[in-house]
Amino acid sequence: MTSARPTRRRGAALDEAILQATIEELHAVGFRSLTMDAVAARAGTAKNVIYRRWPSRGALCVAAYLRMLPTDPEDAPDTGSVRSDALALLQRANDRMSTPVGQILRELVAGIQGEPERIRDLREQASRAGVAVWLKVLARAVSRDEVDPSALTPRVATVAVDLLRNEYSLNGATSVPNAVLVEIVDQVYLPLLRSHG
Amino acid sequence: MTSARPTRRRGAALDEAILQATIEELHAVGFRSLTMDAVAARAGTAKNVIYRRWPSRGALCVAAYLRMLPTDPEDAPDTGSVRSDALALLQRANDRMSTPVGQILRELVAGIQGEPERIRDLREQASRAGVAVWLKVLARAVSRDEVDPSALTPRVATVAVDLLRNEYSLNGATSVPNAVLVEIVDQVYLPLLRSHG
DNA sequence: CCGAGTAAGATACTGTCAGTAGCTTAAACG
DNA sequence: CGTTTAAGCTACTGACAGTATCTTACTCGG
Repeated sequence: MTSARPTRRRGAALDEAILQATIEELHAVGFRSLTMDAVAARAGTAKNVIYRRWPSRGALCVAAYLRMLPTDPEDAPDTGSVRSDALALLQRANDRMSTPVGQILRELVAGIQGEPERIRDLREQASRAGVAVWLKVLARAVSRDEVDPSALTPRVATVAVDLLRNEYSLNGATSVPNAVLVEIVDQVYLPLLRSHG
Repeated sequence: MTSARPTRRRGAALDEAILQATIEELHAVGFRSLTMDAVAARAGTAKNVIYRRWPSRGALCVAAYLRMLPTDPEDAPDTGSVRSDALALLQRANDRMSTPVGQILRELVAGIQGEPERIRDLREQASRAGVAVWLKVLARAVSRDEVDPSALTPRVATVAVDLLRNEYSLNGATSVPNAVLVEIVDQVYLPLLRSHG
């Protein structure tokens, strides 16, 4: 790919090519093993060109990661009961986290400690949308009189997925079994909701 | 320290000196910035001597970290109500996590991804005792008829501290404000316990 | 159409650090 | 007292982030 490039790319086009190469490289080897040389080679450019645009390996990879996320807001499940709605959301989250992309996110979070700038970049995207979906599911449950309005706080709404995230941070890499999701919902989330009101 | 050592240390004595030097170095610069050269220098020995004992930087630091933890089982608070017991435990956990040692633990967890061996070493210690304390507090609450026995499961018992851990994994380094602890207890933990029974 | 400025591209370098290798020498042990 | 083991020393390798320098292509204003 390095050979025989017709024209010399500039500006946004080059930005794009580098981010694309970074995404491919992240998928191929993950963040931990990603090297700037490899990205430069894949993009058919040189390292210093990359450093003119992003200050560090972490910054580049966070930018690339954010670029690979779906931009359209996710739809909240509407199955008719909080239990199955919550389970559906939790399973979706679990699927995402056990995906290669989920793995990349965890490597990224682990790897950019000490770059608070990057952490902020990541966090604002990471699950701001997530809160909304849970609140939406709860709002419907409230309108069904399944749940008391006092449960409509971010803290309460996201308890289930917060606990799931905790499982991942303890266990490292592997996927969380479905039984654990059910446990979280039946032993914690539903009892908690029931007690509100 | 390297100069004028009377005798050449061997076996357990040398192990001990290296671990001690590692602990000091962890306190001084943290895991991320800890170098094997620095440990060797501080211990007054050579790098290959260390590598004869521990296979990697991660392994050495995990061993040193485990060595610096208190070994005596922690006492469960007994204030007369679940609320203040839980708050006390949560504050204690928060204090520990915002300590330099807590910071070291987080750097360690972040840094040894990809060494599952080490993760296992860490995890078995990390909070096995923690579960017991929460169960103990809950058991007392049960005997006071504050809480139903069905809440006496690890999953339910540790919800509060699991949520706290989640705060840390999102926020990176800083300490969690007390208001958040109170929120976790009052909005989540107590309602959850109340609903059991 | 042309010349100045800008940024891409190529290459080579620095500095840091994990982990390794080989030798010398002190000490433990029979 | 001689053999074996491991400590201590020094130097090396290889990987990689980040930097510097120079050449060369493209852009754009005039």
